Amino acid sequence: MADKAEAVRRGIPTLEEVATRAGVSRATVSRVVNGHPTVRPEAVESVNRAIDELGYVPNRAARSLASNRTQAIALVVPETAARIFADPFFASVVQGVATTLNDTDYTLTMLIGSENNAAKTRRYLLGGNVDGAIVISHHTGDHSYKDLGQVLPVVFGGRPLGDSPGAVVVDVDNVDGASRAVTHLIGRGCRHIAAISGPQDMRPGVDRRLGWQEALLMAGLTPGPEVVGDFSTESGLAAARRLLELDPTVDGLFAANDQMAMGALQALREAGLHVPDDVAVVGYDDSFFSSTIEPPLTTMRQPMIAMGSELATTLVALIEGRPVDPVTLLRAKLVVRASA
Amino acid sequence: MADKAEAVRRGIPTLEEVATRAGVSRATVSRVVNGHPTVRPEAVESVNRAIDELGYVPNRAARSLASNRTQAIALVVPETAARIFADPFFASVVQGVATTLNDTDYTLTMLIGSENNAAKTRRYLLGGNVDGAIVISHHTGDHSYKDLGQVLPVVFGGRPLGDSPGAVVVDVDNVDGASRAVTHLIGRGCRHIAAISGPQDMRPGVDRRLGWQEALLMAGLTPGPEVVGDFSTESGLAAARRLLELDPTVDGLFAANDQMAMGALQALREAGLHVPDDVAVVGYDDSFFSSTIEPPLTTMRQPMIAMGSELATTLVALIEGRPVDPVTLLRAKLVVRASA
DNA sequence: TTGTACGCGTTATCAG
DNA sequence: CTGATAACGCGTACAA
Repeated sequence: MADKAEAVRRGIPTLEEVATRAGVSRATVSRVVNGHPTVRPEAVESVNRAIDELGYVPNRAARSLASNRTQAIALVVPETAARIFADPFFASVVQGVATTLNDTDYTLTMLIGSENNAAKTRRYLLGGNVDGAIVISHHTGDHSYKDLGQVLPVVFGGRPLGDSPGAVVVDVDNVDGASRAVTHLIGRGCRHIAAISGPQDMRPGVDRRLGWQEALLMAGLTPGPEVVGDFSTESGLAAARRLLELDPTVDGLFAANDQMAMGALQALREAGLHVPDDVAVVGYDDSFFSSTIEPPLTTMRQPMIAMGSELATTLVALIEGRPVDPVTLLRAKLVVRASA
Repeated sequence: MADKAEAVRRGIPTLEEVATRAGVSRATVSRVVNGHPTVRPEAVESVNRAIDELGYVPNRAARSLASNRTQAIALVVPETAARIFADPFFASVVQGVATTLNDTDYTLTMLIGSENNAAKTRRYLLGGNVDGAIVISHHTGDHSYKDLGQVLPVVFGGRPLGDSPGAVVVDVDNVDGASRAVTHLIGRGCRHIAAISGPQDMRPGVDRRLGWQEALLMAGLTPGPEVVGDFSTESGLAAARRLLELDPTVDGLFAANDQMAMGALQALREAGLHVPDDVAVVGYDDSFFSSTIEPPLTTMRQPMIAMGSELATTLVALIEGRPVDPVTLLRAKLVVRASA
């Protein structure tokens, strides 16, 4: 106890000091520390004791220099998401990555990839400062770092629209999620199910639209009217009004995100329609306001922490040369509240 | 252009290669790289050109090993806040720290200080892996890392209740914030201002209570009734009911956080009282739901990004031996909405 | 199974 | 102002 405290106070001992204390060579200590198998048990014992008594901690820099590995991985967050953390999306992913990495020997260094330092970021990544990188790109098809994967182990969070050749990706399954959302509507008895889709130049936009169609198809129903919005509340409001004009018999509505669903709720209220009795509504994302609006919104929640976790384990596997799925898709979770 | 790309492809060149190409010694290159003043201009020129042509990037590990500095700082987030990032508080602080550090030569490594790895975290911090650390502790008086400051440059985000000797701290000024919130109520014409306080074993709890009293005192008003809650919505609901019993003439209400304010809103509604006409309500924190509830809540917004930023610059100053204020207090911002 | 010796890329000391 | 050269702490062929 006292010894250890003392050791710390004096500064971290070196591998060499451990060696002399254990009565072996530095090489042997190194072997023990790195779990090399070919060491006599007694030696292992003696070394470990010395390590304990001295409070030895390997010097990261020296180790990195000698082994040419860093035991560090970078989390790159494109500035496009400056508001990043305001967005629970990113916040949760970061949390997932951080906690998962905490159980490994890897260290997490955060990089905000802003305009003025994009080059700096690249240099950092390529400069041998990390063993690999996680790049999370929001809905936007940001591919500033697309080519990075050829030089450094990289795992991407979220897929851009165009398929990236040979890139390792972890993403949420928007097709499946939307499909299940709509299936919930069907299960509720809805037969005329309309959609407010998202922009068709973003992956989630097209995928969720696909899911809507897919579910309807599988149930043998014909898709109701569809209007494309831009993920904003206003567009949702406008879209819902238009939808009601197009087909007054609509009894179910799938909105590609909660913002638009919220707008739609207002339109339905204006039209004197009751939710969910006249029209059932389901959104997507489980945004922060979704549980507090009237009526509370049924929606799909994205497994963001799990995504972070998956990103981390996948990257570590990649770095360590273990086989890795090129694409991992995560399932969203249906959250049933009052609107459907 | 092509040279540079080629250089990258071949792997990062070493300082030595730059030296031979520039026709000087490694020592000189090192001096130039580190902005050492005593180098002949022509030499500087020549070295810089070589660096540029070769696409040289200093090796972090080697530099760290030789200089005994890491150019890295740790951000320690106690697991107590496992939900951490769900909490916009932490998310924004992290963002502030990350972006600010991005403009320096320091790297940010994130540590989640969980139970099972508290020792590991300490070892990491003490093991010479970072030049300094930022420890953010939420409302809770977590002082697991209180003593760290004596061994390593550390800046704390948020003050524990008991004063920490010699610790460098950045915090929000809750007394001032609460005072200004109440002053807003007074300015609105309220004369019987009650309070729903937070737990008195947390710093924000006592400080906000203090601010409430202070503002009243300065305005020559006598404090209305007070009930202590636990920062939950339910406690706010109960507290407000009790308050109304204690003094039906209350025309202003200060809640120590938005959760409790939200509960209070419900109690007032039940009592048939109109907000803000009968009773004006102001909360604290500007929680995510505060703008969407009915009526939208007037509240104090904490400058969390600024706090992160301040934490970063303070730590860097500390590390580099520049003078530093032991305590930095940040002002909250009054956000006026419909409730007051 | 263990030890020797060299190298990793920089910084820093000290002559020159 | 500049150039040798010795650390820095560790990994690892190679030899024993």
